[in-house]
Amino acid sequence: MTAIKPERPGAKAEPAPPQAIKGTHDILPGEVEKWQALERLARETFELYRFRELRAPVFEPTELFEKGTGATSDVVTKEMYTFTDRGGRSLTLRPEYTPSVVRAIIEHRLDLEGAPMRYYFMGPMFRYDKPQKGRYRQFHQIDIEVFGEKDAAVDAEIVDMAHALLGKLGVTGTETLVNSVGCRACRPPYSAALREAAGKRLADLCPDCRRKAEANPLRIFDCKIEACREIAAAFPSIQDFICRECREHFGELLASLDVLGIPYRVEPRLVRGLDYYTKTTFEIVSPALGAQNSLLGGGRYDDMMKDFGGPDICGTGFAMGIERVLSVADLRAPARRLLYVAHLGRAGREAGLALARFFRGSGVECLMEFKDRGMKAHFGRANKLGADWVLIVGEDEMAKGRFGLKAMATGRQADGTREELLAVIRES
RNA sequence: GUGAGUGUAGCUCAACGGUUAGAGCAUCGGACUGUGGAUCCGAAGGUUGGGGGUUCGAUUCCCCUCACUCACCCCA
Repeated sequence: MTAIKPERPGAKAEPAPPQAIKGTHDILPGEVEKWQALERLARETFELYRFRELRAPVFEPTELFEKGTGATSDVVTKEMYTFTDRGGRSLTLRPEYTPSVVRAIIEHRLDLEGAPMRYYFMGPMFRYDKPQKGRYRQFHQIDIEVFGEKDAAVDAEIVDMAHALLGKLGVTGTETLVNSVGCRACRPPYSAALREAAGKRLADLCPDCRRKAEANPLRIFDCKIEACREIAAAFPSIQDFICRECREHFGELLASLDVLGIPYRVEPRLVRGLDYYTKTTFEIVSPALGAQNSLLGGGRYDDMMKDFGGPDICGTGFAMGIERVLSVADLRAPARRLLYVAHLGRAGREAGLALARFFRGSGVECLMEFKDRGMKAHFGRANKLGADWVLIVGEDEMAKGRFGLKAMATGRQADGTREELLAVIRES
């Protein structure tokens, strides 16, 4: 229910409570710990490869994506959140991250700094799609990009880095697909050959593919209709059309993957949906996922920076879908230990306040709730919260200056000053 | 954008077209006023997603709409 209920005579019209926008989700405590663990492992992994974080704004000029992502891509033509700001500028919530990084490099002339141009980022992306499993309107990506490395070995290295991270996340059973989509020199002849092949089987293709045959025959390979797949399987392979340079590059990619011991499948039908890819494309899929089975996808884009009017520097990278990876990851929340403060009476409450601060200052996670409770209720509450210890602060304790500390798991109770009890906690 | 399925309490689910829409878990209170998990008792919680229609009567049947889920498509 999104609308306000209509006024009815005699009826009290109440506004519907607010709700999250379709395709967006709250990440609540209990779930967010997995996100934090993933983010931590991703940083650790990428920095081992000498990547550094680069944070760009959530919105950019619309033109950035029209030029970068590609004016004919589905993403740009029908999935962007575009709006006009008060200054009359057309802005777009980023649907992907790569154009932002390229923009930032040009803007800050990072290519002149001499530092390795290896960047990572994690954050929300926005696409106006119909939500389903593994597909959301605000979703989150981990994005990595490398610039200025022409060698195919770096393409293999980032695939290796992706595997390193997936391994730490406990993701198993993935498959790595690789392909070369050629460059600007070899792609037009291939498209022409595809168009010709498709033309001969036009009657057997689905209506959608018939349309694609003219518009962009590469996209026929994306069709999931079995009949089209079988027909497309007999189409010419890009491998037969790529130029010598692209062929050598692809050969080096496969050789480097072999060196790194990464199993892969050459998938000539693998065509990434963004317009800018050249040479290497790859995807890591998980059969455990469903229709949206792609965990991450990426490839090389040697022309984007030049096309933006920047230096002629090549790029390669990938984007990983955090929601998708988490749905197949095996992550455990880190163990936490909690001290619950059971206070009795007004004086106990005040003393508890100071004691809680003392323990927190010593690095102990400590919870004090201010509602008046009886001792039994305090213990019930502590038990429910899974507290490891209960600190007892009542009149008896304050008179002695020594407090009770009960270990919930063992039931053992110690008695001592706050420093003594801190030592007990640290020892256990 | 296309198609299919599902919407009942915070959660998981009941209720042949027929009394006041129920249960388990969770929540709150009590038994129990300085020591947890258990048990028992009780309370609160619902315009049955919303709107319209059929009917003496609709949670139930029909239509519209919204949301969720899945698939197509696209992609992360």
